[in-house]
Amino acid sequence: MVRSPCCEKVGLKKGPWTPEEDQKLLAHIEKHGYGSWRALPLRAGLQRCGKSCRLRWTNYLRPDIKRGKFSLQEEQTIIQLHALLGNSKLRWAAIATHLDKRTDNEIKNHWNTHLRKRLERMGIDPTTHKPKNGRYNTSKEAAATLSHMAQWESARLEAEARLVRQSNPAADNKPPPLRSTTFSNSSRPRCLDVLRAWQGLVAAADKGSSLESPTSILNFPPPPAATSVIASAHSKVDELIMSCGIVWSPMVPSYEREGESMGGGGISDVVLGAVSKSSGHQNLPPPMLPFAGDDNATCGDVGGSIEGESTSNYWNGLLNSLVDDDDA
DNA sequence: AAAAGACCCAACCGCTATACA
DNA sequence: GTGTATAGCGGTTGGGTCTTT
Repeated sequence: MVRSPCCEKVGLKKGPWTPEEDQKLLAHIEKHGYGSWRALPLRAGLQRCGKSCRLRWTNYLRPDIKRGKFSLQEEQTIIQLHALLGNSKLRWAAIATHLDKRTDNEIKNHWNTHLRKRLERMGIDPTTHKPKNGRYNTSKEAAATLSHMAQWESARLEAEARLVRQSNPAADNKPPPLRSTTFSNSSRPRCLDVLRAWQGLVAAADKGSSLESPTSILNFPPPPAATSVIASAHSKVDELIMSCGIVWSPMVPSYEREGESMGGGGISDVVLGAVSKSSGHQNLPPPMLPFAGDDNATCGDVGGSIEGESTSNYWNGLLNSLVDDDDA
């Protein structure tokens, strides 16, 4: 199939938008709403192609866009999710769902121009989030886990897209959402809170760490208090997944480790795989996170061993580095 | 002060997915 | 089932700005 161009390129303006053009576009959208992008430039009196107008609105003019410096919290979220999603499709869109009022384009730019370089300077491979000198875990299991998690995130996004479509019946005359994967806080589906659940698990693990072991609970059966927290978190994550209507096992291949099938678990099994030996959910390793300060530090071994610093310590250290980097 | 290089980010390109006639 | 329009997405670029020499 030969695709026709989205617009006649001859005579159309390209490059930076002028304030006058922005004003025309804004005025037109205020009056008529957005949509029908192909016809919009003519109606709005703009010498631009529809796609250019759509991108200008989506990435810049939309009133619900936050501009300016990224907060540390936002940067932490980006790095965490980038580690989780790797090169999976839709990763920038997925990350954007966790950052209120930020566009995927802005996040992508911030990653490419700031965060990636900072990680490189810290000796961390920004693609794999592993240390370049091999200080941290480079196991196949960890890499496979990242891929595993990325597959899950892709499946989740597909489910979200379906939900969005189903919740926008044709009877609704409002224009469709600008980006199906962008939600305000109030409209964000529950399943998008998996990151929060994951952070809760990390906190739970760290809490256990402080209770029992100078290194981590993950080497030992957690103390009763930590077990309770973990069990609670485990069911919470399962609940989140169930609320999304995502069927985990049939949608992703089984996880293989040294010839042993590791499949069949829910996402919480993935998350909690190494968190608790006594919880009965240790089928899969958690996402690999590099740990600072210990040449032998590992995270993500099946069977549950995290040595060295806790995960939150890792993130705190990383963020401190980012702050230091900014100050430098 | 001026030139050169580095940095930043808005905007574009090309592709795929989806909706619809 | 097919073709077309539109939307969404990641990768890349170009030019303005900042920093260094």
